[in-house]
Amino acid sequence: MRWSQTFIPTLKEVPEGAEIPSHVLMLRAGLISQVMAGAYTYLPLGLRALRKAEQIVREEMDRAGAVELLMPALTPMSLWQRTGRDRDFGPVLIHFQLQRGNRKVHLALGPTHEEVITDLVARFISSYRQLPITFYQIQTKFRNEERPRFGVLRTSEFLMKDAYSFGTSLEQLNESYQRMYEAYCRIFDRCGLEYLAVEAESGPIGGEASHEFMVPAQHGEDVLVKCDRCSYAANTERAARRKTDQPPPTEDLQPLELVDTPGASTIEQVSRFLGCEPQRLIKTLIYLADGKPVAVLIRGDHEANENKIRRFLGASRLELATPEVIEQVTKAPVGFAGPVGLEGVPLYADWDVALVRNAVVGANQNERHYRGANLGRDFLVPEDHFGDLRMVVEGDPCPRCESGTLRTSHAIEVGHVFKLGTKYSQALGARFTDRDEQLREIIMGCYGIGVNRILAALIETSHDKDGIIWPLALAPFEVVVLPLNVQDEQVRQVAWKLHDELEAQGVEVLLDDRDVRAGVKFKDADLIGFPLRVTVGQRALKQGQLELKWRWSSQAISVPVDQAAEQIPQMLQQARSVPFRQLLQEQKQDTSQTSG
RNA sequence: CGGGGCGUAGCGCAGCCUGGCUAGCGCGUCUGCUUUGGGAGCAGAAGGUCGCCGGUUCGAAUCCGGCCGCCCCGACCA
Repeated sequence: MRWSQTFIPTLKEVPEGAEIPSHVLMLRAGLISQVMAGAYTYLPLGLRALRKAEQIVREEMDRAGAVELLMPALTPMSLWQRTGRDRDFGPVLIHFQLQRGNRKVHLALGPTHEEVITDLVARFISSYRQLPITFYQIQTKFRNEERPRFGVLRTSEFLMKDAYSFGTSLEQLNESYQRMYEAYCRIFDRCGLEYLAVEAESGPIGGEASHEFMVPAQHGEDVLVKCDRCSYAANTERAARRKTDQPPPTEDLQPLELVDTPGASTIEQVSRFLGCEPQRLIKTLIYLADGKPVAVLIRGDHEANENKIRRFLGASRLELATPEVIEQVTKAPVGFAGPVGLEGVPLYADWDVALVRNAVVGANQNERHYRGANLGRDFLVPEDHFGDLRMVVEGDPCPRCESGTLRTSHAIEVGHVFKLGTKYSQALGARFTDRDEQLREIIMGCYGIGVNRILAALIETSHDKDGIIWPLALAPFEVVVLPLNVQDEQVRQVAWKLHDELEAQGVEVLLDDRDVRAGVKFKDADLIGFPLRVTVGQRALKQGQLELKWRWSSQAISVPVDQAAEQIPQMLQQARSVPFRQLLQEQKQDTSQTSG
């Protein structure tokens, strides 16, 4: 391909509004162009990279035995109503009415495809002999994101690989899950991403039923928690902590004191008003667990984890109580609930609540709090009502190993594998007849990969001040040939010939045939980040040489003109056999050695 | 949904507070000459509903009101 024949609108300056490296570089390198908030055109180079990521995903899905199909983005609203997900998705689901003749049809753009695929399976699969099976597609999804942001990371239209497994038993589900998990590892390895599979919130099935594939990156939207000693890693929703035998503080007990706190109902307001640290406060949250009110105590500076609370209570649904319920339970307006004298609701507490002495708590009276409240004396929580009920924070002890400490870091979620169970097969009647002639529901799993995010995550974690550093696997072109002066007949001949020879050997090569100054070509090549750059210039040509340079290396390699077409494919082959992260790492060491 | 910022040539910006000639600058584009291994130099040229609608005024990019769009922080995110 010749530069002048394609379309590569690189930008010298950072476009207004682009903040994070992947967004800035994708725009500047001419990979994408914004159409509106949350929707981008993939320009030729961006599309090539996207297609390469897509192809890697496809190959690994096929290898794992999944079968590809393509479902429509347009779906009937009735399908979403049958599973209740029209409600669950709320405004995120893009739906609309269309006029067709004298009637109206209500359609939704698929934000995901559990309903469509399960409906398909319900129609065509009826025997255990047809199972297990895993379907997948690579298709555009639509979600009305409240706030699209960070370039291609969060958009309202995005390319997703979604796979769905169907099986007769938990064993089959676990096998499918494991196969997908391993396929994901191969995919992200091949894409040159440094990733972590972390435990994620798993919903009704429980156990290790869900993993998110996260790429640690400074600008990631998600937060992952990782042990600094062992391999434990989880997302914040899921992350647990170990119970420590920390003794309660020895501070003297103070008398319980009722204080007026006019206008102060939030933790921040109360702590400022009373001049105490938030960790001295205990907040009392009233939840409805399967419809019944419970009170949960959490230290003021901590954040409740509703999933942990739900699991701890053995409830299937948990939601914050409405103001009406709260007033009924506490006999006070929202913001003044407290454990002292609270009757008629079971009381639960996070472990750390036991470590707060002389606490500040709501008084169950309007505009009043208690100071000097103490567990055991002023309120009681049964021993077995204490648990790990809050979000972990940096520095919490690891739940897996004895000595590790939890660390948090930002990350980009690129994939998610999830054991679904029978939620959709139940709602949509996807059943099969078992060997013993019993009608049973099909057990499902679902597995997603954000294809656009693969590119963004790669760029976030592989760039320098000059531009993107692509791995060969994702680069829009593997090789760029730079004839530095296209007016020079010899330069021209050598460059054009090399390009043709490489292309004939199946190398993805771009010839920068523009009549522009050398500097412009170098800058653009670095910005776009082609893995291998071949410079054809008069200087080296005098010695019968060409100059080769890997994007991740600071050193150029000289190669005789007549051997280049033969050597370059070999070099590419060799580079492909080395993990991309290792190439980057080796280069870092090289430069630190030479500069040190 | 709460808070903040921005909208002026293809791109990045100044001008606005304190209204007043023909609305500027850099980059890019086009023409010519020179230059040719890290975003060239000189000379010239084209390119604008100053986001939109309304108001105030002799006069609005500038002041006022409404609307639209974009970005950031927070909330939310099967």
